[in-house]
Amino acid sequence: MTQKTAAIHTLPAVSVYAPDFDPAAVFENGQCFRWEQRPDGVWTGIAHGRRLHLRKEGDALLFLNAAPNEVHTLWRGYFDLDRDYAAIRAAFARDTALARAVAFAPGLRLLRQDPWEALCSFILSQNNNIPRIKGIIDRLCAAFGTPLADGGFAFPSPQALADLSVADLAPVRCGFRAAYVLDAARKAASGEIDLGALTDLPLDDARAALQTIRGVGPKVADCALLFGCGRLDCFPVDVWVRRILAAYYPDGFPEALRPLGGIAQQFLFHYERCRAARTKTAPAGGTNG
DNA sequence: TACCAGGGCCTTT
DNA sequence: AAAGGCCATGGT
Repeated sequence: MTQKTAAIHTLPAVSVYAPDFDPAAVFENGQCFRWEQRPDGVWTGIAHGRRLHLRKEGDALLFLNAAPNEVHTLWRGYFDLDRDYAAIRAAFARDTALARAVAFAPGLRLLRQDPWEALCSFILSQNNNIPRIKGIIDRLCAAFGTPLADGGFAFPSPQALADLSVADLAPVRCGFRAAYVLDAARKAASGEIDLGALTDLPLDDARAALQTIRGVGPKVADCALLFGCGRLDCFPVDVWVRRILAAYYPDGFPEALRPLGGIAQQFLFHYERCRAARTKTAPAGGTNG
């Protein structure tokens, strides 16, 4: 038990060439809730039941505590490292608003998260703010997730939650969302909804299946499909995206970009939120770019 | 179609 | 220190 930190330092880092991977943009754009940067600059998080330590060094992404085999079988997919983001950015660059958003954070990427974790996380996100969502998910994992060797916890499976009551979730302090999470867990655990099948189902069928879950409407369903099932044509519309669409796309989002609409939405969402944070204390101007 | 549902972060006073 | 706005919404 005293070897847990030693193991991190004795594993040789696995280096992957990923010039267009910006950890801050990837982890802090609201698509995931279990990653954080330590004071020493290392990014750490838990996904697929594994704890990962990560650092960007120049054009290299350094996996600090993962065996090469794990990097290629698990993390390569999770971080979407095989997708040609240069081509995607080039396609987006022809659109005025998207060009700005891409220039602002060219290293942004979509994670390919676990379907259940994505669904559950975005149920918990509704009418909620990101710092609190993170706290709720931390408490949910600590209470019902499988413990990891380093003291962290895996995201609890649907089976781990399905037989619980709303009262059991009280320590999680997720409010009215508790009943929604439990309904989702029961439908996933029973097989009433096959989360694995959502990746290949016709989009409307996948949406309809998810929206039979209490507390899952169009926005949460599209988040689950985009972030958890790799459905890149899903375009979750929340209050921010609604503002973006009204401001930059009064005639609608370009049809040609719809197949990658989910990635586009992510660039726009990230840019707009960061811009709002910057201009909050400086209301003057705002039209530079 | 409004309004309501936990709760807490964050900004403003 | 206290108050109030604001949440990556959906149900009624």
